[in-house]
Amino acid sequence: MISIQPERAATRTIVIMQATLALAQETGYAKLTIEAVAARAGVSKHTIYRRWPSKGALFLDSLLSLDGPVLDYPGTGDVLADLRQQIYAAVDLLATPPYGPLYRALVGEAQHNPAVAAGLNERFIRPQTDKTIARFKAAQDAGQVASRFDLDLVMTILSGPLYYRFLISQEPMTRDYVDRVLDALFTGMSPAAKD
Amino acid sequence: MISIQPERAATRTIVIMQATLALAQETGYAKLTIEAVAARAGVSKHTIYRRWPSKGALFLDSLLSLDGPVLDYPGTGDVLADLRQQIYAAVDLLATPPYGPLYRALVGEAQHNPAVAAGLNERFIRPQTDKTIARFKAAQDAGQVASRFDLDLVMTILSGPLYYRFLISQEPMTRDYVDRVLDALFTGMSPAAKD
DNA sequence: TCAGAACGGCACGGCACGTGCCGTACTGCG
DNA sequence: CGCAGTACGGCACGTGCCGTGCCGTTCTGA
Repeated sequence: MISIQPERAATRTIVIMQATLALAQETGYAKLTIEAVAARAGVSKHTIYRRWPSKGALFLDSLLSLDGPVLDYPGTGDVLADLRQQIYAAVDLLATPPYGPLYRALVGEAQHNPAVAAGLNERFIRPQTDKTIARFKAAQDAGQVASRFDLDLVMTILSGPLYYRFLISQEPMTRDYVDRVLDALFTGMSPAAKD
Repeated sequence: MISIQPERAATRTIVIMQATLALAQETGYAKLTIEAVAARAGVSKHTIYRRWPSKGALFLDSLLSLDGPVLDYPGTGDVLADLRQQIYAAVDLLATPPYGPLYRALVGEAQHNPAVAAGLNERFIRPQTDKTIARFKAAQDAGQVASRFDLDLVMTILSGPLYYRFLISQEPMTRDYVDRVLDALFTGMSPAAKD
């Protein structure tokens, strides 16, 4: 169904998502209600339910409507340097309120709501994964990464430790931590010949 | 406050936790209600609220009252073999209904409820981490792991990729995946001399 | 046998859910 | 310019669950 008043509708959609993010910051996602979003946005509940089937879907759209710029790889020619800068940017973003708590809530919601999990993967995780794999493929061709390294595992092995700290141990995300993880991953666990 | 009727109270506590797990399997954690647990357990709501401050706390206790045995390292003398067996056990457990969905829900709840996050860490993650670090320390002393490898990162780097797959991409947890991750981690990403 | 704690039953006010109805404001077409 | 058609706001409703209060009952150990 195509809207006949596209600008008007689009404006309202944006206002609603902004209200959602504002309230999520103030009260936390868990206490967020559609009623409160409607009131803050100056909109009736119908207008929200007409656009999103659930609180989770609304929140997913609201949060993904933010980012965009920060996530591309610089082109220094050195994988490790590129990688480090990219992960620095991600970690800095998560450390900048209110992104950390909001993203944490989104991932939490994805554990209960399969539609949110699917949307998160398709619209954020997958594109990010594709970029990372492409960058590693180039690095492999340039001899900067072991040729036998399984590219399908890149995202898991690189991001996994970050998500673990972010979601499980819930300790602060620092650049120092990024450095230590990268160092460990590139070196590997096996006793080196030079040891 | 120490209960005067310990056995009676303990019995009811167990019945409530069993009802919680049963209902969580049937309806999913998101739709779980205290009222339904009370009804299933044949107990009044007071009796539940007297023991747990929130649905999350109840669920945490219920789930952690299950495990126990599966989680220790075998003593084969080879770190990699020990590790593989231990992670196999964890992955098998998550693949056995209803553990996967229940644990996923618990971690999801931990993203919204700091008390649940703290309890999960103290009572499950931290002990598990200590065991893993101890096993790696022994391996390091035996020269099976690089001496310069940062032991504080062991849990993050080993478990991170597993949690990433479990929570983010939400693909099946298989032994093959475990093998590939372990292989990559021990080898490292740097181009090997033998390449 | 008795005191005291824990309990079940019942009820309550409060809140947010999701939906229905109706009158109104807006837009593009004839 | 007037007329669809659509999206909207306001209001209201029934429902489900929340967390708590009261009161009478059951169980336990001294």
